Amino acid sequence: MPDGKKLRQDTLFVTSLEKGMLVLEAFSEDRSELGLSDIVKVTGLEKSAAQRYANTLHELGYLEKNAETRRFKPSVKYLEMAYSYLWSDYLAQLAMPRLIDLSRQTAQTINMAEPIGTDIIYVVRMPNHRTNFGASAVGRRVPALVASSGRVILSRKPETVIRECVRDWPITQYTPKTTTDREAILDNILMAREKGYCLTQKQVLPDEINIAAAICSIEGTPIGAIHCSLPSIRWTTERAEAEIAPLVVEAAQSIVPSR
Amino acid sequence: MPDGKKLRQDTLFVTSLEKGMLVLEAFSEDRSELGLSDIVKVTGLEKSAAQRYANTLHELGYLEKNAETRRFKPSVKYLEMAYSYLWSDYLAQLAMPRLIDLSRQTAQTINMAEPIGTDIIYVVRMPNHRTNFGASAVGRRVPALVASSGRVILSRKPETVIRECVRDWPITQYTPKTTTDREAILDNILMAREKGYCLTQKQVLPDEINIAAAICSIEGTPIGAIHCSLPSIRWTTERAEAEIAPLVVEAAQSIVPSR
DNA sequence: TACGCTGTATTACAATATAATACAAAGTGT
DNA sequence: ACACTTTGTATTATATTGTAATACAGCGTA
Repeated sequence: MPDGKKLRQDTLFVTSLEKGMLVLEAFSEDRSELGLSDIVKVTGLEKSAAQRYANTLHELGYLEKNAETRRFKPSVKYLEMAYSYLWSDYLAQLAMPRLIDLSRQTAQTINMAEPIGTDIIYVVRMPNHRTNFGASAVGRRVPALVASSGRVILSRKPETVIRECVRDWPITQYTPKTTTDREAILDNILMAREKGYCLTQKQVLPDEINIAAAICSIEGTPIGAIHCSLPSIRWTTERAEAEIAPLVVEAAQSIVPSR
Repeated sequence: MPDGKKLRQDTLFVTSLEKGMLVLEAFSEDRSELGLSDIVKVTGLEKSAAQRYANTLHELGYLEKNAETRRFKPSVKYLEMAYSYLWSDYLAQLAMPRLIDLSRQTAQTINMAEPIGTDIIYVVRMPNHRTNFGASAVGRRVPALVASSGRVILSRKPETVIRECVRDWPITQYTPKTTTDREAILDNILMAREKGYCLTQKQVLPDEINIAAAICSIEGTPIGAIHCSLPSIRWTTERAEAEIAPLVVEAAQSIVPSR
């Protein structure tokens, strides 16, 4: 019985658009260039459907087509969408000046993240030391339980909620040192709850120390986080906590969204 | 006679997808939150069409809907697309480490732009002083003739091409000081051609000096530009040319795409 | 209280996307 | 150089799907 979904997917739901978006989404970090048959595999569409949708997106300027290899890849229109988004993100606009200041003060890598389901997504990135490319690109998603930003956001929620999330939310192992022990993660979050910032090491990248602090609404709901990445070659956790943490916390607290 | 367009928009072109993308694109810098009737106005779609497409995009997670105001706005999915794009942009990946270095060396705002039609688009942004929000958001498009990056990219093309573009391409007046005199722009570009970098003042933002240098492929085709923004309160053009220009040029030249 | 405006819901109809298929072109391995 | 597989392109008859029209509801305005 195809119910639940099908019911609301009636006349108000345009399935053609869904398929088109499926093709748009087929391109990602590890799938940056796809041929028609790749699109078929990734999306699960029929060959002829994939053909029509890819073709349409190409004509609309969303996909570039290499005439030789006949493979598609995202066009710069993908980036323009980010620009549109950012103007609709009140928090990003509010935070930007503070992030710039913090970046200058610390001379270190500063990021701002927002929660999205069980992940966090990086909305602003200001790299200050060489790192993995993914770590300096906007729009990256990382499981909240792995990222210091995710953890510090959680730390501001009721303890029962924290325990639920730590129990149920997904974890991806990014480095050999990524913590998969949920008890340890819970401890780290509860520690963050006390200290007002979250300290992690080598969770997403092998050689980084991260310090994150939550941005909260007037009511105290966590709605984002600032985090600072330090190369662990040159920093100890002690120095990080002494020198960087207060600045990150201060910056985060200075951002108080009024809506 | 509806020809040209209609001809190729045959069975390979899915018009429903086009309409959907029209709704996606309806949101922008100055249109960050739209109600259904706004969407109708912006896209030119029928009311019921706008309804169905907006609804579909909402269900797919691209548009958020404020339950009270019933207005839509872009979701964070717009940002995720940027991430997908960046991984497909070889130049961005290649340039990133050099941009980070340059940002540290100069302690100033560094950007990377790529040409797109008659515009340039900012692909990487590393703000180092407080500025207009739009100036620190990725994905912004600016007419090539106005931006120092656009001009320096042009400066590396054959002179006949330069003259054509300077004559025909659009200009947007961003500040009272934005040059609309095409002769002056041509001079500036030819100057850039000699010096190897382009210097502009107050073209896009009222209080900024910009210095840009082109990134070229092995064959010498300009494919992008690095540009440095300086607050004109604290910088003179002389100092900028003496201290900053050489670094920007060096960084740009050190980036040589092998494909 | 009546009126315009905006968003929601439903329907009968035909325009549009569809799947199948055939062909061409480019890789792949022997 | 060969047959063979894989991948992309083009075409068509069919019905599935999007369509426009319309009616209704909710909200703010006069």
